[in-house]
Amino acid sequence: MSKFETRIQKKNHSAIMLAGLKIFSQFGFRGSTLDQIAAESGMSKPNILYYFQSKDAIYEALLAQLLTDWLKPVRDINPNGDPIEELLTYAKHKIMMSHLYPRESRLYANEIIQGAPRIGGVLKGELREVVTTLVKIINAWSDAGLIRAVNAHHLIFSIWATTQHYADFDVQVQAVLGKGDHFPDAEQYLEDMLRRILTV
Amino acid sequence: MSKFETRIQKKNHSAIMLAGLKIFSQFGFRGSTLDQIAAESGMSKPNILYYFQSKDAIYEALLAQLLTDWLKPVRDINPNGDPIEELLTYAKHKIMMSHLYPRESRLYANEIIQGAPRIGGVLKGELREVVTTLVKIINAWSDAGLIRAVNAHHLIFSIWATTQHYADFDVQVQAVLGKGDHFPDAEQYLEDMLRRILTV
DNA sequence: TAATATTTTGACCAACTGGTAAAAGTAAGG
DNA sequence: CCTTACTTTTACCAGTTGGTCAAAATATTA
Repeated sequence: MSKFETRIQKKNHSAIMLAGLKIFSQFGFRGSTLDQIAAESGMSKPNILYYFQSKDAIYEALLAQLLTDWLKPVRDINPNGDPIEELLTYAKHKIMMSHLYPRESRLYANEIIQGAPRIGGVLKGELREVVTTLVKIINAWSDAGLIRAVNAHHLIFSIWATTQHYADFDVQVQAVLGKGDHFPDAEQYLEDMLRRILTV
Repeated sequence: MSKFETRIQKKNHSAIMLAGLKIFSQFGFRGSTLDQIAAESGMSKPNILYYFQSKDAIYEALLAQLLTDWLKPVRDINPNGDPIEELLTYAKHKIMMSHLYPRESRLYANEIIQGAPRIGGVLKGELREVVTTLVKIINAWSDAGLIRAVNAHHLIFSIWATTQHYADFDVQVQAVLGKGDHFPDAEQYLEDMLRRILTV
């Protein structure tokens, strides 16, 4: 598989990815059609299939890129840093991602809710491995008395759940709070929550 | 619209609802087909359309029932009860629902992620109203010094997010923790989290 | 049991689905 | 300017989709 080089290839490739992200994140894989992606990207359907082998290929390219971006900040957590600040930085990063890239979050949520038929392997492999490492770090911190003793797995899940909620359930948040930017308040609540849980 | 009376009608009606729940919760509205629901319910497609006017009608019946069950426990929160116990009871109820009825949770999640095209009105109406009432109760509690001062809206969101996470992201949880029942641990973590946040 | 009402089915349809083939159009290099 | 390689489109296809219709099968009632 050769890398795309020309400007046209680069432009169209990313145009399709962008359109695919928008459509797939809204309707899920099975609910999305190539015609929608074609319309969204301003290209014809056969032209899209000139750049991607299939509908599947677009979706999988999106998921692959997403997972990379997703796991990096977990790996960046420093075992030798200040525990609460490290976890707070991670949580704030996640909520910022929900703010700036809600569609990526929704794409992932759609895939997971539907049973992760395409990334089950990555979940049981890379994701699990990364989480296991982080759990060990957190447990070492609490063993050293730097944070309270907590169930590290569920701490991580609660960070994921609360941060991604603001992207995935945005419509609900907006319906309850009214239109506007609620991320500053959400971040503040999250910080308060984590400090309370983690402070000895 | 007359109520269904005969045993056959009752049986088939609920068989379709059950099959619809299973299919819609997994694939979302657009990703689900009447053929799938027919196969799942063991009925023929035309027979399904004898009981429900359309695919839409099944989906909407499911959502309507869901929203009723969803809002009731929020309304049941007692302003005169012990604040922390009231909220803890609600949170435990929610996590139990995620445990026993994950498909209902996923059906709802699918609908919300996709922009709530069919229940936007209910969100801005009934749901918002119920939340506003609960927020006032929580604020009264913290004004009375019974719980810490917290952002009530985001407290509610965090309860929703963390509890529903175990239904909606079940595959991910299982991938990380291995197969098994992780709800006892989840509940314990949630209780600890809420007590920490709410205790003065 | 005969007449009636309800339930179920098989055959069908137009619109849409992901995807293909070949030809037409366009860009780049000599 | 002409050749070559790349890009885009038009026309198309077989399978699937939600939904219809009339007839057949079954249940209910008089």
